[in-house]
Amino acid sequence: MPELPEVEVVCRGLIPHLVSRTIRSVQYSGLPLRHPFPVETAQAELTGKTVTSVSRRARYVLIQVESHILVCHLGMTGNLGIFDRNAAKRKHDHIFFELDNGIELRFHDPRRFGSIQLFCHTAAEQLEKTIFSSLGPEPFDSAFTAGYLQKLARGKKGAVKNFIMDNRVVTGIGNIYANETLFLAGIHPKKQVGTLTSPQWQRLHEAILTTLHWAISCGGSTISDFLNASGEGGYFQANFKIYGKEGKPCPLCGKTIEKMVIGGRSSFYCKTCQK
DNA sequence: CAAGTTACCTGACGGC
DNA sequence: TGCCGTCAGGTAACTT
Repeated sequence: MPELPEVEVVCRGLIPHLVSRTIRSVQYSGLPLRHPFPVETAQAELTGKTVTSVSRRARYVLIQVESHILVCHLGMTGNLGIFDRNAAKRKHDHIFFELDNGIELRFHDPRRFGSIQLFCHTAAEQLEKTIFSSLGPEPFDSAFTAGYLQKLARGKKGAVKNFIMDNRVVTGIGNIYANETLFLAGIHPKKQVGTLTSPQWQRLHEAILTTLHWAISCGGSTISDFLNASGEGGYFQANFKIYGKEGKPCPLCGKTIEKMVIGGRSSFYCKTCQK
C-alpha cells in the first residue's frame, strides 16, 4: 500500500494525536508479522511514557517514546490509525497502544507484511547500522540530484524502473510512483539505466520530486485500502496518468497504453511518449 | 557483484 | 454457491 507519499501522510496525521500523549497500555494479537513484535519489552518500557515525536525515514514511521523508538513499516496493507479505545476491534488489528485521553493507536495489517520494531533511542546508531544501513537518500534531501543518479547508474544494465524503485538508490518510490514518474519524464521503464542521458536524468529527477510532492498534497493514493491516520482515503489516484491504465489512450498522444512485467511488477507505459 | 526469482500473507475478482 | 487461478502499494533471502 504505502509508498513515500502515503507514509508521509500517515505520519503527518499521527503527529497531532500522538505527540505529548502518554501510553497507558500495549496489546498484541500475537500473530506473526514480518519481524517479531517484542510485546513484553514494549509493555515494560513504554507504559507510562510519553510520545516525544513522530517522523518518517524512507517508508518507516518512527514514533519516539522518550528513550525508545517504535519503527513501524506498513508493508503492503498496513495501517496506523487513531480510534476510540472502545471502538470494536476489527479482524487484522494486531497492535494496540492505548493513550491517556481515551484514544488508541492501532496497527492493522491483513497481509502482515508490515512490522513494528522497538529500539532503544540511546542506541540510535544501532538503528542506522541495522535497518537503515542500506538506505539511499530521501528524495527531498539535497544529496538526491540528477547527477547523483547518473553517477550511480554508470555501467549498470538493469531497467531504469527497477533502479528508481531500489531503496539503496533512493527511498520511497514504489510501483505506482515509478510508473508515474517515468511517464512524466518520457522515459521507457525498461530502458537500460546506464544509457540515460543527462537531460533524461534531469527530467526524471524533476518528475520524481513533482510527483511525490503532488501526491502528498493529495493525501496519497487510495486504490483499495490505503487510509490516513484518521481513516480517510487519499485522492491522488484520480491523477494517475499511466498506472493501471492498460488499454486506455495515452493522455499525451492518444495511443493505447501498454503493460509489461518488469522485475515481477506490472509496468504501464506509452511506447510513443516513453523512449 | 548485479540481476532475476521466490517467499512471506490475505482478500478481491473473474472464469467456470 | 463455490472452487480455482491471478493479482495487489514491499522487502529480503535466495539463485543464477
